Amino acid sequence: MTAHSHTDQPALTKNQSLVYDALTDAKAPLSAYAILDGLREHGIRAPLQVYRALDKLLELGLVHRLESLNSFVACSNSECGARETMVFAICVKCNKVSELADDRLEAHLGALAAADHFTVHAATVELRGICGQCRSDA
Amino acid sequence: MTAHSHTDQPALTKNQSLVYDALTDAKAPLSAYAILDGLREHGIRAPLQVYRALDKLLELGLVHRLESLNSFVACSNSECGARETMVFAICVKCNKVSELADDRLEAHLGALAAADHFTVHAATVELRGICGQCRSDA
DNA sequence: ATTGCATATGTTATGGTGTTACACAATAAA
DNA sequence: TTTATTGTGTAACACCATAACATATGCAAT
Ligand SMILES: [Zn+2]
Ligand SMILES: [Zn+2]
Ligand SMILES: [Zn+2]
Ligand SMILES: [Zn+2]
Repeated sequence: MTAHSHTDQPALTKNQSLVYDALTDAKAPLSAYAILDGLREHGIRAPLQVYRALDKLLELGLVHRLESLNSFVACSNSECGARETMVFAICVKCNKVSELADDRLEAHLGALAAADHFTVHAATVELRGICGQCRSDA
Repeated sequence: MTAHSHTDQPALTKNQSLVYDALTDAKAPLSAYAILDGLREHGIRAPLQVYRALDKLLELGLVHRLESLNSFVACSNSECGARETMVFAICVKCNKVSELADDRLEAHLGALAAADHFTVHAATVELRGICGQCRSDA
């Protein structure tokens, strides 16, 4: 598996920028169709225009897909490029997502899998719970 | 979050048994629609019949949903009832899934989240890679 | 037995998510 | 200019999941 660096990215195309900006402006994960709806006034009319932009942004490591939500977020952790496995903490109350890094998690999961003779290529780790802000408010 | 025991389950209904048996017989995760197709000869005709059975089986802890595949597997680990977080190792070559338990993983993820003032209620951990059998075959 | 309640079922229609196929445009080598 | 690569636009389709409504079944408590 290859870790990607966020430096020296090629300039994004128009559609890619529109989608990326939509995600960076959002305070919560967006589905592809939510992105589509938000960009209709900017000329985006079909799902494929969004999905193609997302594919590229995912490949560049600029956005991530949250499997448990069928949604996407902009990368928000500078350590992300140096790691293979990031953890997403999803608040069920306000829908905010924190992208967390952990030095030992990858080794931990790799060792667990190795005990079953399994070689890990990629990991999805998504936590559901309550964020600090929402816990304070409660 | 509540851990469930697999003992003393209520008897499954007809549809629940059909769906559960389909999953236990399968060698790989099944989508709801794949289950539906396999059960048409047994009188299952609509997606809801499958989804309702799956909801109950999920609640009983007899099956699990794999978020990254939009698919379902029968529980295959006896330690599952005693834990909140299980790990699914999905072979990208043969599609087999191993359900792994780890005593320390839950604490590990909890601590990582706590550093961000996040309280974990549930975790999704899905690994993609190559199983031992497929590695031997290669 | 009758009533009442909770759970399960059957069916239709609808909505949300993601891809295939094909045509065309822009960009960058060669 | 020719060629190859990448990006774009559109329509149609396939897959995943739920809403709404009607009916049936099992199991109390009277
Ligand atoms: Zn990231
Ligand atoms: Zn929150
Ligand atoms: Zn299990
Ligand atoms: Zn395999």
